[in-house]
Amino acid sequence: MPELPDVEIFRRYLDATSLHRTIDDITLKAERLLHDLSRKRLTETLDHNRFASTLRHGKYLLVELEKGGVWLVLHFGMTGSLSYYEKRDEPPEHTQLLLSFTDGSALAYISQRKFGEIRLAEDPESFIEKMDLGRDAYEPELSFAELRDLLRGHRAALKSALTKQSLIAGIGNVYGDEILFRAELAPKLRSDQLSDEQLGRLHRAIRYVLDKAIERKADPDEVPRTWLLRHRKPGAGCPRCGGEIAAYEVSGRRGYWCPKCQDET
DNA sequence: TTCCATGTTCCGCA
DNA sequence: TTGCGGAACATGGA
Repeated sequence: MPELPDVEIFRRYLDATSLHRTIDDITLKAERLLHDLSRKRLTETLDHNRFASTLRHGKYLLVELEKGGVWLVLHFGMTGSLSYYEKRDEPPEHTQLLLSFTDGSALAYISQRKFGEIRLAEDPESFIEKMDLGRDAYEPELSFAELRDLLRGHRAALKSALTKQSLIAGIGNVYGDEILFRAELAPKLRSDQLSDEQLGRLHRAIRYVLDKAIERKADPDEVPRTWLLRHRKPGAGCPRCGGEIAAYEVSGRRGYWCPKCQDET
């Protein structure tokens, strides 16, 4: 599930549970999550340090550390999440990084499929630049004109443009489909051929869908029944027109749409 | 048993 | 050179 709304919920969760606690034990299980970082450097950086603040950009969660002028960066891949718990309990299944605090509580980074990333960054700005991330999709400042300019420079299918992290950061397969459904635009439309009217619908849909998903804690069972998310299988009834939801494929990725509701031109 | 899954990266081709 | 599509990655559930 970890797209922008999920990561925003993780960020708020970390804020509510784990700030300003002293880390005194670091247990790393899956070394492959570290990429270009060594286990030693991660441990030395976190040991007896504390989380000071958090920030999210796209699907990345950045956590500022009190000492060292460094940020811990987490990406959740396809199956990652966070869980804070009292240490007398067993760590959750598939815990890949366990940070224990001096008061006996702990924060677990969980990832079943180990597709996530654990990194260190000097500061958010240079990290965003280094990773070539586009504007965060949830920023209220992402204007209509800016969105139009971004999409006009892209010739591929709208769906692939919308989920391209170097263009706009944070939208993935599921919420990409949801935004297109809301905006009544076909996923295979070419992103440089939208009218201003269509772009306006898309711009409003991005804001609406992300806002509402966050409000519902990014819980798929809590989003409105009128959303496509609740009907992601071929042949399901479209909650808007009653027609049939269909599967499609763009860039090797399967998605869902309503051919009756969503403009193909 | 086979297929599929919300993530990104990397390779080959136009 | 750049952008795009598809395979690969690890693991488990339907």
